This record gives sequence, C-alpha cells and structure tokens, in this order.
Amino acid sequence: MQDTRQKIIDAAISVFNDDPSAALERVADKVPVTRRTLHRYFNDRNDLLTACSHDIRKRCSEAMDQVFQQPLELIVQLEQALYAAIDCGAKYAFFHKLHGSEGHRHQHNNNDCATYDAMHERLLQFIVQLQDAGIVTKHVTAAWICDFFTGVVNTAVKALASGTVAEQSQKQFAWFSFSNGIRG
Amino acid sequence: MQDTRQKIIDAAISVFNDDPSAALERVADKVPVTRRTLHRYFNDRNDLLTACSHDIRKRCSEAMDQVFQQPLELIVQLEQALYAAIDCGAKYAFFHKLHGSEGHRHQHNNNDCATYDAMHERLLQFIVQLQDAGIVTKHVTAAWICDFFTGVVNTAVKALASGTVAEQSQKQFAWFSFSNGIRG
DNA sequence: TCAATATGTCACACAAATGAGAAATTAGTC
DNA sequence: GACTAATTTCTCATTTGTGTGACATATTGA
Repeated sequence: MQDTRQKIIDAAISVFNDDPSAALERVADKVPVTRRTLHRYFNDRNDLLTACSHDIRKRCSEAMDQVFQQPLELIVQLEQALYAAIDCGAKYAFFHKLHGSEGHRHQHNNNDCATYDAMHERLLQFIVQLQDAGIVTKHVTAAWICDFFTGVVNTAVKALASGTVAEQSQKQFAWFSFSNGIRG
Repeated sequence: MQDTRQKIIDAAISVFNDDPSAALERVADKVPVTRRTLHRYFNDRNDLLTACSHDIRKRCSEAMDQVFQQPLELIVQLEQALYAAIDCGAKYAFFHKLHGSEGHRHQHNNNDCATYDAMHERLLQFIVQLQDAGIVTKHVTAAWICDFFTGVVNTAVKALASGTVAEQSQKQFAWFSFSNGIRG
C-alpha cells in the first residue's frame, strides 16, 4: 500500500492549491487517512510541500518536455502542450503558485526552481518563435500569451471540476479559445 | 479615520483571495495596522469574511449592473463588462471563490448568494443572446464562455500584479484575447 | 495460521492563532 | 496646550494546529 504516499501528495496539491495555509487535517481527510498516518510519511508540513514540489516537477515538467521533443508542426506542438498542461490539472497551476508566491524564495540553484524557470522560459521562447513565424499575433506580448496559456489551463481545470463543461469538450473548448485568442 | 475599516476589508480580500486560511496578522500587516485594531472593527474572522462578502457584492456587482444598463451595442457592452470586472480586480475573483468553494453553503435566500447568482445568470443569458445574434461562436457553450470570461479577468489581474504586463496594455490584451477567443 | 506491514486510536507536549481587557501613545481639533 | 478619538502596546486566556510516542487493529502475503 505504498501508493498512500502518492494519494497524500495528490490530495495535498489539490488542497494547498486553493488554500496554501490549510490545516494538514484537511489534506488527511481528503485522502482519506488519519493525520497520524500522514505524519508517518512526511515529517512535517515542509516535508510534504517539498514532496509536492518534486512530484509536480516530475509529472508536469516532463510531460511538457515530451511534447516539445516531438517532431510536429509548431502550432500542433503548442496544442499538445496545452493538452499536457490540462492533463496535469491542478499540478500545473500549483507549480506557478509555488514559484510565484511572495513567501517563496526563488533561487535558480534549487532544482525545482531551475526546472520551473526552464519550463517557463522554453514556453516563452517557443511563443516568440511562433510570433516571428507569423503564426501568432504580435498585437500582444509573448509574456501575456504565457500568462494567458496558464489562465486557460486553469479555466479548463476548474470548469471540469465544477461540472460546467463535459470531459469530452474540455480540451476542445480550451484550445478553441486559446488558439483564437492569440491569432491576429 | 473611519476608512481604516475599508482598508482592512480591501487587505482581507487581497490576502484571503490567494490564501483563505491565512492568519489575521497577515491581513493586519498588509493595511498596515495592529491585529488589535483589526479586532476592534471586526469581532472575529467570520465577521470580517462577511464584511468582505458584502463589500464585494456592493462594488463588483453594482459595477457590472451599471454596464448592462447602458444603451450600447451588445459587443461593446461585453467589452465594458470585462473592463469593469478587471477593475474590480481581486474582488471579482474572490466573489467566485467564496460562492464556489466546498465549505460554502450556497443558499439563494442569502442576499449575497442571490446577488452572485443574479450576476452570473445575467452574464450567461447575455452570452446566449450574443450567440443567437451570431456575434459570438456556438462552437463552445455559453457556460464555457462564462468561465473563460472569469479566467481572462483573473489572468489580467495576476499579470498586472506580477508585472508581466504594463497597466496601459492590461485591458487591451485581455479584450483582444477574450474577444477573439469567443468568435467563430 | 502466522508474521509483517500499514493504518487507526488515544494521549500528550508544544507552538501558533484567536479574541479581548487595560493603559499608554499618537493625531487632530478647538 | 488641552481635549478627544483612534491606535498602539502589552498582557492574558482560550482555542486550534502540529508533531510524536505507545499500543491496538486491520490487511496482506507466505
């Protein structure tokens, strides 16, 4: 039953994503598991946070990596990147929150921070490339498109969770709005 | 100096928006004011939350109301609604969080809930109207466009806060991406 | 069935957050 | 300069969250 660890991490990401200071009991209840059990896997709150950070890096960043390595048309790569981010769900959002929050001391030597920086930078450069190729508009900055990308991912994840969109439509709608939203 | 109360509410909305379980000290520090002073204006945490809810309803919802009452072209109304929501900033986002969170018992008899429902419903009906008029696409559902609307507002607010977009460009970029994102 | 492993229960010490009283301090106002 | 209202400072009791130890109770697999 070693997948309890993973369940706890998933629950923690989900809970902390919309309430960073939530009590550990909230995480435990969500698994569901006793708080005592949670503490058997993670020494303290910070330990759990670190585990979350690692897990996110592994799953989310590697998923994005894979997309950009495929020999596809640029625009199709972007589409796949969006889908990959949506599949990561709350993880992708939490990745940004973690490294963008005030309390977080973002240092590039830290592995997780470096990975975050790399992922973000690649997406940014990729968009610049698309702009230069005339595939996406130059009416808005590449930085805005990056934020917009994250925003659409969040919207898609929340929409599915709240039930306002069917699972089958989720990615389709997201790509529709995103791709049109960045075209001249 | 009765505007201390308002300052506290504004700080609370901002803090609780990205950390609902944050300590009251965080709110007090942000004003800045002593925690003791905060407690003189609000009996307890829940009291403050209620005040936030009321404040949001007043400012945010009324701003939207005003837009829809103006005799403008439909698409221009939508544009103004987006700008109004962005101007409300974190308030608009928090409005959704409050009434969409798990812990919240959403009951229509409650005034704040009713106002939220009304605002949301009107936006939804407005979009349906735009779809029927052929102004916005029917490739995606009106419910999705509602979520997308909120998503773009959030993105715009965050982008400005994090400095990735200039204040002058914020609304322009947001409307560009939103309006294109919902056109066929 | 037995042993190993995982989880639950209960109890505890400690830290942090909450809420409030009383007196000192500051900022305006006349 | 004295008065007033708002705020700070300091203090304290209470509650809530955190982390751990000892032991009981499942669950699993040989």
